[in-house]
Amino acid sequence: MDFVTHLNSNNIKPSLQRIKIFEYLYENREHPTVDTIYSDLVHEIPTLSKTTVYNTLKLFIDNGITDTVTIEDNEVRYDAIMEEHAHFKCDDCGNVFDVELDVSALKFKEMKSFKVEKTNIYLKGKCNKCLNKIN
Amino acid sequence: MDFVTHLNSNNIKPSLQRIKIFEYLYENREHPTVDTIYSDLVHEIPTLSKTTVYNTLKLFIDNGITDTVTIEDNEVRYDAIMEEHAHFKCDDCGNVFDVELDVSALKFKEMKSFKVEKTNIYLKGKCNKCLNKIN
DNA sequence: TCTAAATTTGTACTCATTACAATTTTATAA
DNA sequence: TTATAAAATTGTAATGAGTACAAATTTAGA
Repeated sequence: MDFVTHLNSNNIKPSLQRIKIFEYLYENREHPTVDTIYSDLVHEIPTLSKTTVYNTLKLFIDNGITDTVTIEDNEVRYDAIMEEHAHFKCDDCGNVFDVELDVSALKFKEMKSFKVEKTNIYLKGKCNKCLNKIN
Repeated sequence: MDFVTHLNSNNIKPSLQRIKIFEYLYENREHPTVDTIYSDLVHEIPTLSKTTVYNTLKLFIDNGITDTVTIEDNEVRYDAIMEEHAHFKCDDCGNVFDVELDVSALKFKEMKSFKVEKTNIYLKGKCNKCLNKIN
């Protein structure tokens, strides 16, 4: 994945901050929050401001190269993987995992009254690691 | 639906505030926010405090008679219908509708690594009313 | 090199939610 | 019924994520 090209082809001028933030999202698939992104990247870009992280993520979302993931009320997470997939959050460790799924299999009744443009599926429960952990 | 009995059988002492808030949730199926609940009920219970609405909803959730609905990052909505169903939010009018669905039809790959306890499905798009509206 | 536009940054602000202490209500026992 | 303790409600203050906005910096083009 060439990040500069990817940004350019989505009408986003590839500044250092934008490249680094997108790269971070793409490499760190655990759906980080703004705080995580900021805390990790400020070491690489010491002048980085949290406002820039917010601005940049908003820009990414508006231009369709990032999505928000809101499983929990109180935390917004970000995801650079735009292919259709679901998310699983473990109640125990709090990690969020990607889950492949076949949305077309979803059978809705009365769906004729709506034009669905986007489907978000959030699963919660326990991941294997936490299930096998001795408490 | 006898609200007092329902609260009692879920270990919630049925105070006036609790009865009214649950009744409101059960009758108003548009998944209201805390503000809507408060604004509407304060006319009936003039001493009502917003803190009580928050406390009471938390109590309902902890005792399993209410769920949160978080389609959008910035608004938490509440739902007293605990039967499995999905939610559809219209981008245009902002209304949230219940959608019946058959979750068992969902085919996940690699699901063996997780123990799923809860499935939330959020749809977005345009409702029929907004689609047919002349702009 | 100069100038204008775009981007980044820091600070101040807003607003939903929570913490907490005071008040009020409810339940229990003398 | 009255006294007392426990539970519930309330109001105010505090927290913290996100946004507005203006200043500073960087970039691009003439």
